[in-house]
Amino acid sequence: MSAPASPTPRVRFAPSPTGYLHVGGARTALFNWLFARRQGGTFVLRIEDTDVERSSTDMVTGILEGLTWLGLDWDEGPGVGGPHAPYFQSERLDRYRAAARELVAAGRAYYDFGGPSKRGDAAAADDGSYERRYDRDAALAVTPDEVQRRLVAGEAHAIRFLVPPGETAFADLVHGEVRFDNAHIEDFVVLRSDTYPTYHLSVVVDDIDMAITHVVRGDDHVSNTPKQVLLYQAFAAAVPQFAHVPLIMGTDKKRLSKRHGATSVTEYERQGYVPEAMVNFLALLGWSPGGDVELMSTADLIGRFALEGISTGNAVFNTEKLDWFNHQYLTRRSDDDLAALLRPWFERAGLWHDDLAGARRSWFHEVLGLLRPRAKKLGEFVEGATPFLSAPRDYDADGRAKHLGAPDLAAHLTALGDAFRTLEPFTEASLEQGLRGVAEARGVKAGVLIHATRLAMTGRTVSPGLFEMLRLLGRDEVVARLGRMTATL
RNA sequence: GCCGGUAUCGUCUAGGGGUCAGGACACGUGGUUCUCAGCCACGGGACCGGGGUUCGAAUCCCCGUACCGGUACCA
Repeated sequence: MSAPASPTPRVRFAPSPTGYLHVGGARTALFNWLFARRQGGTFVLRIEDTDVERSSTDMVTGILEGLTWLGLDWDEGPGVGGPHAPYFQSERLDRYRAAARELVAAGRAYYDFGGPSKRGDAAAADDGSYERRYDRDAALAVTPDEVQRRLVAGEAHAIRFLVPPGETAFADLVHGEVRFDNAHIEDFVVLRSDTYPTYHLSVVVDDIDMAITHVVRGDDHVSNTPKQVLLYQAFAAAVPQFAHVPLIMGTDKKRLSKRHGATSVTEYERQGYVPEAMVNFLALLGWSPGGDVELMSTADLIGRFALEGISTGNAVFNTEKLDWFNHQYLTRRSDDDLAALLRPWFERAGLWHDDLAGARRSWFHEVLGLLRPRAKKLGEFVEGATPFLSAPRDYDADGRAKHLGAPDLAAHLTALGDAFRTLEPFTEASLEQGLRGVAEARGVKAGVLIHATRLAMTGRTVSPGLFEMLRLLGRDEVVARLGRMTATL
C-alpha cells in the first residue's frame, strides 16, 4: 500500500483557563508534547477561554508557568505566535460566529429562539425522567421569513446543530473503534444566545483551522467526540485521529480534587519536587514503554513515546512513587545545580550566606552530599543542613531522656572535648578513633558518646553519620557545642 | 435512567490462548551500622464474577457487577 506521505503531526494542548494547571492537564500536555517531539511534529498551545465568566488571565499565566516549569515548550501559541494566530479563542470569536452561520446556511444547524436552559434547570435525569430541553420540530417549523423577522427584531437566539440520523463512529488510537447511535446525541448548541461559541464548535473550528492531525486528550471527551465528528463532516473537513487517554484519579479512585491535597503542578514545585521527576512520573501514569524501564530522562521519554503504549484504564496518582522519583533525580543533580536549586529555599529559611556559593562552596557541597541519600524533597535539605549552619538552640526532649542519662556523662564529654581539641589530623577516621579511644579509656560504650555527641551537635536524635558531620563542622564548633551541652548536664 | 469507556499485586504497570503471570513504588525480614536514610539480600502480595469458544483462557466472545466519564446556551 503506497500511503501518501503522512503529514508531520500537529497536536495541541488546549487548556481552559478556568483553573490552574492540574496534574491531569499536565499529563495530557506531556503526552502531546512527547508525541510531537518524537514524531518531529508541531506542538500547539491554544487557550480555550470562551467561557468569559470563568476564565482569567491569571490562570493563563499560571498555566504557562506550569508548562514552562515542566519543560514543555510549545511551537505555536501564546508568546511565540505562529501561522495560525491568534491562539486565544477569545480573539477568534468572529470566526466561530461565521462558522455557525455557515452551518445554518448549509442546512446543518438551525436557530433556536427557545431561550437558555442550563443543566441545573432540568430535573435530575437519573430517575428516568430525562427529557430534551429543546424542540427541534417547533424550531424547524418556523418559516424562513419569520426567522428573519425575529433575527432583525433582535430576538435572542442560539444556533443548534441538526444532528442527522444514523450512526457516528471514530477510530480511537487507544480504544479502537467507538460507535454511537446518533439518536442519543442531542441537537447541541454551537453558538449561544450571547453569541459566544460552545466548546464543540470552537474546538472543531480551531482544530480544522490549525490543521491538527491528532487530538490527544482526556477520556472525559470520548462522549463529546461524536458531536465533533459530526461537525467535521458538516464542514467537509478531514477528521483527525483521536487518542483518548485515561484519567488520573485520587487515591480513593475518585476524580482528583482539592480534597486529595495538591493538584496543581505549581503546588508540587512549592513542595520541593523537581520537574524531571514530575515528568518521568507523569509519563508513566497511563503510558508504558512496554518493558521494565522506569527511570527515564526526558530524552529517553521522547525516544520511546508512542500513542500505542497508552493504557486504557484510569490511573491513581500515587505520591509515594513520585517521592521516589524525586529522590532519584535529586541524587543525580550536580552539586552546583543542586546548590543553585536550593538557594531560594535557604534564603527563605534565613540560612543563606553568600560564601556558601563562594569560599565555602565545596564545604557546602559536602554537606549536601551527606544529605542527598536522605532527601526526598528540596525542603529536606534545608532541614538537614540547619545544624551545619547554626548551632542547636535546644535538645530534643526524647533525645535527652534517652541519651543523656549515663552516669558521669559530663565528665566523659569533657574528656571527649579535650581529646578533640588536640586531635590531629581532624578527619573522619581520626575522629572515630579518638572517640572510641576515649570511650574505652573511660569504660563506656562508644554508643553512649556517639548519641550524646549527636544530640550536642544537632539537637536531634537523627542525623547523617556522626564523624562525617564532625569533620565538616570543624574543630572549634565541635568543641564549643560539646562544651555547651556539658554545661546543661 | 440513557449512552460510552474500563477492569492484572495496596498503587503504577509488563505480558497476553500453554509463563514459576515479570518489573517498579510501598510493605515485611535480615545484613551493613553510631541514629536516620541509603545500599545489599530475601519475602508476602494480583489476572472482578459467571458463562461460553478451545485440547487449553488471565488473554478471545457474551452476560453480570463495580468503577469512571458524558448526558449544559462548561470546557
